[in-house]
Amino acid sequence: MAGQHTLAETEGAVAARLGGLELDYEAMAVTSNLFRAANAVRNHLERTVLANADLTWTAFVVLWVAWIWEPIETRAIAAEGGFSKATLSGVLTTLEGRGFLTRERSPADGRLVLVSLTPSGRRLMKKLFPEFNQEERNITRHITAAGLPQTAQSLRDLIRATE
Amino acid sequence: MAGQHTLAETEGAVAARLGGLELDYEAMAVTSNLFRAANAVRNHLERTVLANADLTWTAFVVLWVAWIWEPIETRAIAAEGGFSKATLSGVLTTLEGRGFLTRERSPADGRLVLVSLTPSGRRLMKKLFPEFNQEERNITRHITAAGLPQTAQSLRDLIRATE
DNA sequence: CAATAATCGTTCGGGCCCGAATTATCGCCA
DNA sequence: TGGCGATAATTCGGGCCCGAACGATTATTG
Repeated sequence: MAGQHTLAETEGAVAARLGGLELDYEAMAVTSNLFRAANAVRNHLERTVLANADLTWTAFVVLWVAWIWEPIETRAIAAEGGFSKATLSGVLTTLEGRGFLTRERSPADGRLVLVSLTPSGRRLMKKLFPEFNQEERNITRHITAAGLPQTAQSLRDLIRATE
Repeated sequence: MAGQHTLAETEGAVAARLGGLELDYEAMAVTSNLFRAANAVRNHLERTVLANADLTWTAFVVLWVAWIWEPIETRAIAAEGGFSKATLSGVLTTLEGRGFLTRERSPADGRLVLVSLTPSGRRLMKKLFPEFNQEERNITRHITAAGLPQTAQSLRDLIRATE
């Protein structure tokens, strides 16, 4: 949200709307930057690395999780990726239709569905993931070496705070 | 993406798939945590503060930006909020239909559209934003005081790195 | 001063996204 | 062993999300 305007300008404008109300501007800055950063990084990766493979961000995450942990239960993919099972169902159908993965009912528990990558899916990830990671490195190298672990830790704190 | 499993487990599994390939695990951890954190915070706020007003995250951001800077051009809202103009058009139609804001063509430049809040929209934000900010404070207070400015700075670095 | 380029917001098509409802299966236990 | 609550994945409806195409307006330029 703090995009075109500086933080000070925004603070001033907010204060003008809310008068003397007590606000936590530091908390505002963190959540605001959190979303702008996540959006910016996502859009950047979708437009560079993922565009070549015609994959959305979520489709890539699903493939990645399944690739690392296959065979994996769908509920585990949803939990690992951070989206709902309803969302996952649609994405799985898309990726299954493109021949990147397969669904099969678990022999041990008929309620569960196990996801595995096809050879085509594994080939794709083996080629794509190194490119993806290289771009991650390009982006994160602008954080100072000292700030990097602190940043990762703060993000984990945020995740834990919402559980 | 590093949800159920520890970072070490994930690293081991990735190494098993990619053999001796050089990967930047620290960069992986940052982007992974960035998305999990953004998703978690967004879902949390949507389910708590925003659910009472029946607002989505994006709708709230649009209202907030318009509230602070009204009258504001639609392109500025999109830039400030970090989403496309196509997305914004739909959200504006939704919010206009609920009577929270109005669109009017700019007298100075017939291509532009100016957005302003209605009295109903201003009432809503005046009530909602303090609650929202209180919840932001609840979430971010789990970051150590020392880590907070560093985190905000790192996030800004990430945003800048993708421009 | 007309043709042309640039810029704006909207629309369109396809895909993601969630909560709620639905269907199928499992585990428990009387 | 049959019923019943718990748990799985899916479907459904409504809304967000983007790039590309489009029509309208403004700016540029020969």
